[in-house]
Amino acid sequence: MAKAPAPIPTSTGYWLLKSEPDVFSWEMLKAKGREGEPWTGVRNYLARNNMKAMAVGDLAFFYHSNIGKEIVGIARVSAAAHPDPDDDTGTWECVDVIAVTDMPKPVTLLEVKSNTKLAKMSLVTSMRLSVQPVTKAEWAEVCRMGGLDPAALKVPA
DNA sequence: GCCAACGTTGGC
DNA sequence: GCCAACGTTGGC
Repeated sequence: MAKAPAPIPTSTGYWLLKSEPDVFSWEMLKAKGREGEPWTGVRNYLARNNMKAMAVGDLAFFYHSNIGKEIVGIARVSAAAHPDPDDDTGTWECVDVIAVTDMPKPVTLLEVKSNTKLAKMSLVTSMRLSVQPVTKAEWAEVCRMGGLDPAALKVPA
């Protein structure tokens, strides 16, 4: 007996990716278009484990550290974790990501820290973690702050 | 440029 | 397996 039709794949996980914009910026990811970019260079076990927990279609905030210190866009996971080509040891992995949309209004670290609803967000509590999980409630709140309706986010196939 | 936070390394 | 030393990150 067939079960109910499988739901249309949708984002099950929300994340935040940090990048120093003078090394790899949101503009550079956008320039990659549908080709996307392997998120290489993560050398932290917790960050790696977060990447291993990502599914294709998951969405991630793109945060600029050091310069800007703001969430500037939304990316989508286009390939699940696979070995980091820059790593010889077989220890480290990366996912591939594609730019989805700009934040109409970038959400600054200051704004995140000032919002009591986001007090438990990893960006506040685990500042140095480069790949962070984001809860659905946090996702919705940051989208709202950035001028995006999360329900209206169209994730390209 | 400073420094706090925190992950990693290595001696024991 | 503990813990001090050290290196790196990243806000300020």
